[in-house]
Amino acid sequence: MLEVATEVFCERGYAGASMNEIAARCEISKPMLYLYFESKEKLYLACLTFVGDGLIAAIEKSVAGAHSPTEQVLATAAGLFSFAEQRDRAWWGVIYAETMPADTAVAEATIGYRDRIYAVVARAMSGVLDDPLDVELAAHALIGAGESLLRWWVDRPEVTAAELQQRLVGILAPFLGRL
Amino acid sequence: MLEVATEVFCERGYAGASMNEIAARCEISKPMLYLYFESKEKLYLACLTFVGDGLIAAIEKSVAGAHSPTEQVLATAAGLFSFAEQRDRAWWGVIYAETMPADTAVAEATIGYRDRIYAVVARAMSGVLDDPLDVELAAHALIGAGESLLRWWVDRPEVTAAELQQRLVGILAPFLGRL
DNA sequence: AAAGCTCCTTACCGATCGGTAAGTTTACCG
DNA sequence: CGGTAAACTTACCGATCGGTAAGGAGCTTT
Repeated sequence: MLEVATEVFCERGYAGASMNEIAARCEISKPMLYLYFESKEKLYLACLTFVGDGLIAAIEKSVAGAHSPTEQVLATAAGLFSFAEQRDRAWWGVIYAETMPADTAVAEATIGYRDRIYAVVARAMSGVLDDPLDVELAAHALIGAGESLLRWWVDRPEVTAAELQQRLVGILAPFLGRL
Repeated sequence: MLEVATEVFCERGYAGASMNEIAARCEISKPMLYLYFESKEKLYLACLTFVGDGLIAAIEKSVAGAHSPTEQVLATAAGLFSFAEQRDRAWWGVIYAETMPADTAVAEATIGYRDRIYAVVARAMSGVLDDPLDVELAAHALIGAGESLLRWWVDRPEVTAAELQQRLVGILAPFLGRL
């Protein structure tokens, strides 16, 4: 049920998703949906924590065993990919969707999850770069790259998480040699 | 007028933006808006070509003088930054917004612009990587990084385009030495 | 002055939105 | 069986959406 709602929110965005459609795709009636989640905002929040907690757990678990900054960045990607692989490749969108009503609990919560992911990446980057603004910049660029890779990956079902990770390492190999 | 509409679409997304709000912020009445742009979709298309044509022109102009793949990637970023600087830093969102109604002329047109940008980046990457899937992957990652940098830049008005470009080159310098 | 024309607004249309009241089915207990 | 409480649906609410009809203002022409 949360899974269906998450799908719809990812497809249409917050404003574009309708409770009617979500209820229909859950094969229940709208009042039932409102029985479990009392409003659209609460439903989105539920989807957000559902996806966000899982994603952050996957990333932090994956990055826990990494020591060098390089390993940490690659482990972050690996955690992201494995979460997306075993859950749904499009679900990250519920955290990184950009058009939710400002000044709501929803906006606040998404920022919270983004900050936690940012913290992981920024910590890794601060082991490589000195200037704090450079760290910020590089961390945001890396996260954006990850976002974009996931978006691309959604349309490439034949590529597995392992293959994606392997290609990523292969592409970065000539660079990583420098570190 | 196109500028105001573009702002609103970037802030709220396609579904979230209302013609009422756009008209109000243009300080005209809604029927006037419909006189010039006959529907919401047409208005969005107008914003899209308005931003898209300018952005692609800026990128292609900037990348024209670059020869090595490395220079081409950096020139793409420079073109992007200079366009964003002299127009509006948030406007790229009208091309990379992800929640527009599927199977419409709008969706088709955004894909067209994304493809043109992708072509520039992919061409540069194909000078560095051999495997075509690696090229795809790297190009999408780079574009995502650029998107994310722009999003970050919106909230850092004190950073100029020149400084951003300089920092980017500085961060990439140790890597670029390998190429 | 009256007619005509352009420009623009108020006021409305049906559809759909988020959300709910009230009633109907189902199932269980005596 | 009868009664009752939970589970669920139909049908609706006001608000807002994209989009439009109808009718002023202001200006020129005759």
